[in-house]
Amino acid sequence: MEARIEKIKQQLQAQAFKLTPQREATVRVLLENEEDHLSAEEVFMLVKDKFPEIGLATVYRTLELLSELHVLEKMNFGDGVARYDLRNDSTHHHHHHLICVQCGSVDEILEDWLAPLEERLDREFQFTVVDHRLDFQGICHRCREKAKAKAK
Amino acid sequence: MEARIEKIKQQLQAQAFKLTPQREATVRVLLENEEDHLSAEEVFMLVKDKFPEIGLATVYRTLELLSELHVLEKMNFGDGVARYDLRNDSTHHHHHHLICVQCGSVDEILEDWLAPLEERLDREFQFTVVDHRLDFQGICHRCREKAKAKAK
DNA sequence: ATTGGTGCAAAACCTTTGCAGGGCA
DNA sequence: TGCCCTGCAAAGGTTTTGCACCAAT
Repeated sequence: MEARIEKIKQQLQAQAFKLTPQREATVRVLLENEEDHLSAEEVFMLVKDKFPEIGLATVYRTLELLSELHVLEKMNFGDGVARYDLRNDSTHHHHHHLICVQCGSVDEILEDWLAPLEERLDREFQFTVVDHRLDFQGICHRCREKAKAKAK
Repeated sequence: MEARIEKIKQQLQAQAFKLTPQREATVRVLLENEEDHLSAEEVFMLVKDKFPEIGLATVYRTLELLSELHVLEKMNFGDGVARYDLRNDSTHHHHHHLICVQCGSVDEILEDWLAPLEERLDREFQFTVVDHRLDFQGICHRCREKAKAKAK
């Protein structure tokens, strides 16, 4: 945790940005809720618990900044708000997402399943891939279990 | 063209909705610009050329309705507006998109490249896929050609 | 008469921006 | 002092909603 904050601090400083208290509080919230794909508003409310005087605009500016530095990814799942996904710098590509249409949960696949397809795009479509996005909508394993239990 | 309108008319009537002149004009614009992933505003302006008294709210309502009937797909490419993609009912899955980061064009792949991955999700993740979304960002073949020509 | 559909304007919503002030080099 | 950063409020842009009216059953 502290190591990851330190790393982000360095990424900021490398471009002459500071890790202010507000920015650090925001990053901590993101780290503590890494699985959750929070919206700006949700981040704002969580940060406010620890740092009540922060303004919403600051959260937006921080998210925007971290997004530009590729510390996190701005995503859009079609529910009208932007959501943010911390990047594992081990992989420079997006995670794949498993979005449950029943309970709304979003799970992730961290491996890259698309390398063969990207080669094919290059060969057959003369398209040079720099990034990708792969989301599946469906029924997650938890809801599937629940449905099975109920059916008995 | 007329056949496709007729089909959409039937899809509407099956749920007791009418193909009003405004809706028909909207559908025609979508059919005529099928490749273009228009935004609501763009559809509105194109419809207005033929049907000047139409209101923007009607276009939004029509797009929403057609979206619910799965006649078209509401997409979000991250540019702040919803874009609409007419569905080929031959495939009940989305197209895959090739989004050019240089010129902003969006090309489509009509085949489904994900069937093997969906089987794997079912086996390994106990996740039942009902739909998916696959977008690639990169350099399209046109921009790649241009860059090559310039490099000479 | 009832129902669904429309146009207009207002509202709602998320996000960005302008600006005056604050903190730190 | 100069510069980045902040909070607040206002503005911006997209989408939805309320309402009165219209058309067709």
